[in-house]
Amino acid sequence: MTLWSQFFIPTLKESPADAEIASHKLLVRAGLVRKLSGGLYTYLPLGLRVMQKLTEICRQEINAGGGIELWMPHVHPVENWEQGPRWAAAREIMFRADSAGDGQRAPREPQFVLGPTHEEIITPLVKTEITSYRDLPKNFYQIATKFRNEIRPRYGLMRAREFVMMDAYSFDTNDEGAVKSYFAMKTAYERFFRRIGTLAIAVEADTGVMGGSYSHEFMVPAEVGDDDIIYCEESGYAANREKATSRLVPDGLADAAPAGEITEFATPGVVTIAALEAAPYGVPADQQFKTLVYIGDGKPFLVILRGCDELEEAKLGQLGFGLFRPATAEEIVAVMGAKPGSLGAVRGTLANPGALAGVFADAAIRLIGNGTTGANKDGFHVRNVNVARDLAISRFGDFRRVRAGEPCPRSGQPLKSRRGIEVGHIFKLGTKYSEKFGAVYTDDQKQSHPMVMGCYGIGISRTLQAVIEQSHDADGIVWPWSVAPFQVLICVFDPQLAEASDLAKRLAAAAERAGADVLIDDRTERPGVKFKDADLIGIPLRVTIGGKGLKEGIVEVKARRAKDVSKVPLADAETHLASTIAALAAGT
RNA sequence: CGGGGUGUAGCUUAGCCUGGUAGAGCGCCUGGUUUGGGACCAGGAGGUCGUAGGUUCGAAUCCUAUCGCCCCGACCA
Repeated sequence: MTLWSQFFIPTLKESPADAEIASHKLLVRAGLVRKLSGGLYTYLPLGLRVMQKLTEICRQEINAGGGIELWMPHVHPVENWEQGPRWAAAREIMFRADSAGDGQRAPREPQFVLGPTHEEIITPLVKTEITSYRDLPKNFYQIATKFRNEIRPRYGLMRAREFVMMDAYSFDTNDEGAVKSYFAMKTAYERFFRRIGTLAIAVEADTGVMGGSYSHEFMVPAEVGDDDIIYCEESGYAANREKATSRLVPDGLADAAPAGEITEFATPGVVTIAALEAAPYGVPADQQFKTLVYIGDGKPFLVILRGCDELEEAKLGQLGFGLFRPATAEEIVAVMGAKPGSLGAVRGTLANPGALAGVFADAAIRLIGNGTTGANKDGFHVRNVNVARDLAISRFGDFRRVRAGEPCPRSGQPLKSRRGIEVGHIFKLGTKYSEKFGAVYTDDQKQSHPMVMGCYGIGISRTLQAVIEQSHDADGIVWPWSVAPFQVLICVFDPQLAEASDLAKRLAAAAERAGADVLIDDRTERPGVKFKDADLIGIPLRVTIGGKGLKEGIVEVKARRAKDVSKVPLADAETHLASTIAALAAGT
């Protein structure tokens, strides 16, 4: 049992000025963390206890899912990253660490970086240690600090520069095994989030800079989340908006027949979709072809969308470019011969088709059939443009951003959308890293093959905050039993009375025998202060020992979640406490 | 990195527009009265007003630069 007066729980009456969202305010007010600098936090004793509980539950479930725990360095030789497949993209977020004394010399490439994740470390390790199919599959993990120089740290622990993550890496002999490892981890994640009493739903996700073939994100639904989840209750479909699709284009849609000859018409000063919709032109946005210019690995390419649709930039990842970005106005003029607003992809109007790395069309433009687009000549557009006949399309794909209300790809019912916090992610990586690092094994036919990998992450510190975001009220945090820093709080109003403090110790011992972590509020504070602090730090079960109750021969027992207080006769207090603890522990 | 905001005591802040030498609440220390939902009284400590320049007789206040922090965008667990 821990005595509050001997512990350290610096609670605040007022919210810190730099906190915006409820969970961030409560993290600070309840004395869980303190900020050192943007995205850098000290975990105070109470916050650390929650981290330790989350870590232990995570460890148990990953172990149960086949994970083998190890510990890797946080300082990485830069060579590992240079050798890996994503140095160009990843270096932006990495902290550099130079050798001692190098600060005085001329700037140059760093010799070390602080690890943002560990594919580049684990894969070379496995390469040297595992060479036979007999030693596979393996799934290694650690629960450790990660460093990412986030451009914009946000919302306390939600997006921090230094944070705690469980990261796991699976190695299999073939695709089938990798899928098995993947789903074993998915199951472990589901068990983890259930055990910590937090709703996190698995959604289909974009693979981003990690690469790989497919992935799921675990999302805690919350208004303050950074991600949009597109979902359908009917079919159970759920995806990150970056990845989500809809059945907007019916299967087997026939190409529209040409409606007439292409006709150029003057549109002086018209450079937006909206301007072309307006009088005197009156072309609805869903009848316009929008042409965007991007630069992929140095070469320009075009993306064609309906005028009413928006590009979902993450979906360009499927095109296979290492790096891509929107073209600048100057680059657009150079390649297209016209300024943005008058662009199109009609054959014959393209100034320099050979310079393009491709013309990628969103499938939804087939719904237009015949429409209007820019003439690649400032101040002119063309109408009667037929998708099949006239556009220089090299490939169709899904590039548009899905909106709520569109038909679900599975059920056809309207899709819904909500915000979520990404607390976990699982990737099926394939052989991207194993090939790069030469992590190969020999099979029973003496043949050599690259290992098939998966990688998996749970943001432990972010989860800590997501739990609070999901479980709080106007008075403070409402901890789920399994992750509460303490599970029972014994509030003693007159700690100087031997009768009261002896009773507190006796009940605390009983609660501990029942398996609970106990905090005794033995401070010489007024009752109001103690009640407010109790609600703020959110301990699931509160036992109050006060003069009023002692006269009646009772103690008061109240669950943080509940409104009502039960008065328990002293004689029954220990058994009542034990059974209540058992019920709460089973409930989570 | 682009856009917007902000920096005054440990915390929350007033004062800034219209320059005249910094005020409150909480917290802290001392004493007293209180004691079931953030008590009250009396006394006290604590601030180079983010930093550096400039304007001025005089700068928290006006100007310039710079740094930190917060919010919106691109990125992520």
